[in-house]
Amino acid sequence: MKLPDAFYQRDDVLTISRELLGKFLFTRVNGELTGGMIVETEAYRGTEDRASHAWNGRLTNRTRIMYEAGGVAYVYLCYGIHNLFNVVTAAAGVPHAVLIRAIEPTEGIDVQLERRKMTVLHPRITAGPGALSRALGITRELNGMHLGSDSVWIEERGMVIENKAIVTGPRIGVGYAGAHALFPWRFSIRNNKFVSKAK
DNA sequence: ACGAAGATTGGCT
DNA sequence: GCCAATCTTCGTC
Repeated sequence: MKLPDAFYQRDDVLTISRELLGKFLFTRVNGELTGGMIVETEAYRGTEDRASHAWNGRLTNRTRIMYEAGGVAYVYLCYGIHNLFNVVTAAAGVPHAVLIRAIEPTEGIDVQLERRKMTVLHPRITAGPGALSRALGITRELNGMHLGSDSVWIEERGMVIENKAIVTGPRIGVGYAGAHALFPWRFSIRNNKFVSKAK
């Protein structure tokens, strides 16, 4: 079943980031159903986090969506090429968010292969935030969409991820954040082949 | 109005 | 391992 808004609207984005592991992300784009199990996430803790787009209370046209009540999508363009998908969390006015960095495909794998221009299934297909967005057809058109909508949603399917099966470590690609880059706010499922590799 | 930098990826050496 | 691709965003002039 789809996660209720109450799941997203809690204040502890680290807990939410951890609990999103083992949940299932789906999209229906152009009538094609695709999705998979979330295996890697990163928490971005609003105004107090130098790595966050909302650091120091930054409120711009792009980050506006982060200040909405939890349970909507924040999709933005990175490096002019990649659409990165985030889950907005916490109460309205608190711009916390979780970046979904990797999934293990389960639904519509043929469509995902086609979108990624691949012929055989390889972890590269959805290992990394830009890659998974491409596989699931996620673009900025989904920005602001409610996560219970018919276009994009997250489901609980009874998957249990033990604490000892979770790896934590520093977030990827946020060197500009100084000391905050070292916070262990990246979460992934131990030994899962679809977790992205840090460069 | 201008320009630097970016929550990345894939191809080439 | 290195580097180009590609274009929006945001700080500064």
